[in-house]
Parts: sequence; C-alpha cells; structure tokens
Amino acid sequence: MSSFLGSYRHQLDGKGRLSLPADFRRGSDADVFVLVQVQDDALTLFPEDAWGPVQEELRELQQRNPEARHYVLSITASARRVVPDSQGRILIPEQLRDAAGLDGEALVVGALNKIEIWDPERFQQRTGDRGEEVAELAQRIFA
Amino acid sequence: MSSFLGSYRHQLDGKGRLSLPADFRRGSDADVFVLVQVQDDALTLFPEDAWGPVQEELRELQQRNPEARHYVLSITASARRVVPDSQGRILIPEQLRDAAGLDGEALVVGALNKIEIWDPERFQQRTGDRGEEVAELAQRIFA
DNA sequence: CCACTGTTTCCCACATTTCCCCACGCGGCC
DNA sequence: GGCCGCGTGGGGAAATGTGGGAAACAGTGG
Repeated sequence: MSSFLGSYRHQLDGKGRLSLPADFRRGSDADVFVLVQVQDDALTLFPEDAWGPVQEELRELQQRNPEARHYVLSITASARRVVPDSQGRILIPEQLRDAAGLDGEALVVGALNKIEIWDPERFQQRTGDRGEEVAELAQRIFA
Repeated sequence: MSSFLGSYRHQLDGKGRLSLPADFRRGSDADVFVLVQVQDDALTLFPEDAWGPVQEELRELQQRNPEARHYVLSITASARRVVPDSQGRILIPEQLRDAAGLDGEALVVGALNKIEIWDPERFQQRTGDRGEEVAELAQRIFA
C-alpha cells in the first residue's frame, strides 16, 4: 500500500498544471490518479488503487440509500481521472481550482493513502485550531 | 468495466445533437449506448454492456411483481438505442429533451457505470442540498 | 403508386483547447 | 566541479467541441 507523507509548496502555472512531488510519483504503483472534491476546503487525489474501494462504497451507498443519489452525483461530477505528464504534472480543471480557492500556489499534502491539495493560507487557518478533545484523543496513539 | 467521472457543459445544437466528452467515448468499449429516462430530473445514458444487467432486472421485476408492468413499460417506451456519429455526438429525441428540461445547454455527468444528462441549473439545485445524514455517512467513505 | 415534406445521417470545415515534447535553471550529491 | 534529479516554463501539433450543407430516409397525403 502506498503511504504519502510530507507537504510541498508548489507552483500552479498559467495552464493550471501542478507538479506532484517526486516522492509521491514514486509512491504510487500506477501513474493514474483520481482528483475529486470530497471536502469543501480542499481537493483530494487518490491513486487509482485507493480509489477502487471508494468507488465500490459509493455504489453501495447509492443502492442502499436512494436519498444519496444526488450526493454521489455531486462527487462523481467533480471527480476527474488524471494522468501525470512526462514531467509528473497533473492538470487541475478550472472548476476545481476555483472550488478549492487555488491561485498561483498550492500545498500538496501527503495524507497516508491519499494526497490533499490545499490553498496554503487556508491550510494554515484550518489546521491551526485543533479541537481540544480530538487532540487529547490523538495523543494516546503516540503513547 | 467502464467508469465515468467528471462533468462537462456541452452545447445542444439546433438539431438536438449533444457531443459526448471524448473521455466518455473512450471509456466505453463499444460505441453503442442506451438513452433512457429512469429518473424524473435527468436522462441516463448506459453503455451497452452496463445496460444488459439492467434489462435483466427489469424482466425479473416484471415477473415477480405484475403491478410493475406498467412502470417497466414506461421505461422501455422512453428508452432509445443510440450510436454516436463520427464526431461523437448523439441525437436526443425531442420527447426526452423536453422531459429533462433541456434547452441550449446540457451538463454531461459521469456517474460511475453510467452517464447522466442534466439541465445545468437543475443540477445545481438538486445537488446543492445534501441531506445531513447522507453527508455524514458519506464522509466515512473517504476517511 | 408517386410526389412531397420533414427528419435523420453522413460528411466537411473551423476555432479553440488540450496534450506532448523540448529546454532552462536551481540545488544536492557524488 | 560536473552530473543528475527536480520543479518550472513555453511552443507546436494533434484532438476536441461546434456549426452547417447535402444526401439518404421515412412517413403522409394525394
């Protein structure tokens, strides 16, 4: 299984391309990713092998709970299959760029089995205020 | 198996033709689709291989539950086998165009094993209000 | 049975976008 | 110091979405 760690501040060039860190490129077996917006404050990038199970769960959710149809649609509508070019860059569609508030620079963050793409300033804000109970709970993991 | 992702805003020209995104054209092995209205707010486009199982289930439903006969009939009546032209466009019959409230523009949305065709504004409305329980359920998928 | 009309299908054409490839500069490592 | 890897930039070629014209077709009415 792939494990992505670290954060990298990369440029988002005029054409909307973003270089993936070389580490992340090597970290995934295949060269195919799925870029999708599952949170409203950042984009998420799944390597293909991690996306497969997610897709299956989406389908099950949809079958079990018809209410979920529109929700699943909103996810798949935002999703995009992306393949890095020979320089290891992916193209981020304008639609997603706007949705995540990206312009000029982006923070590429390793998140274990997936990668998150943030606007650097927004990342600062959102990770600044940790809920206290959560922090306490989390501390036990490292004990 | 084919997996359709992404949303594309395409023109619906004077003749009622709609270009399928090139990604979707490649995504399906065969060049044959079934266009049908199974939801009241959008049209659905199945690649031929995904339609097969659906057809079987319709038959079973009909056998088990005679009440369903009229329902199944209304589905098959609206359905249409379509083959994209050499430019990758399909013709959407007027009847279906009206039923889905399409005029001028259409949003072609990937929905995993099938494709949905929406009026852009309607899509905005319907996907905007996520049920809270559903959203919560769904968030676990991405953890 | 034939002529007519409206619809569908095939083909050609164009503008824009996207993709692919080459090139540069910086930095670390041998 | 030279080499290699990496992030960044850009130019040219191919692909894509869109429009329209003419041929083929089907259905209708005379």
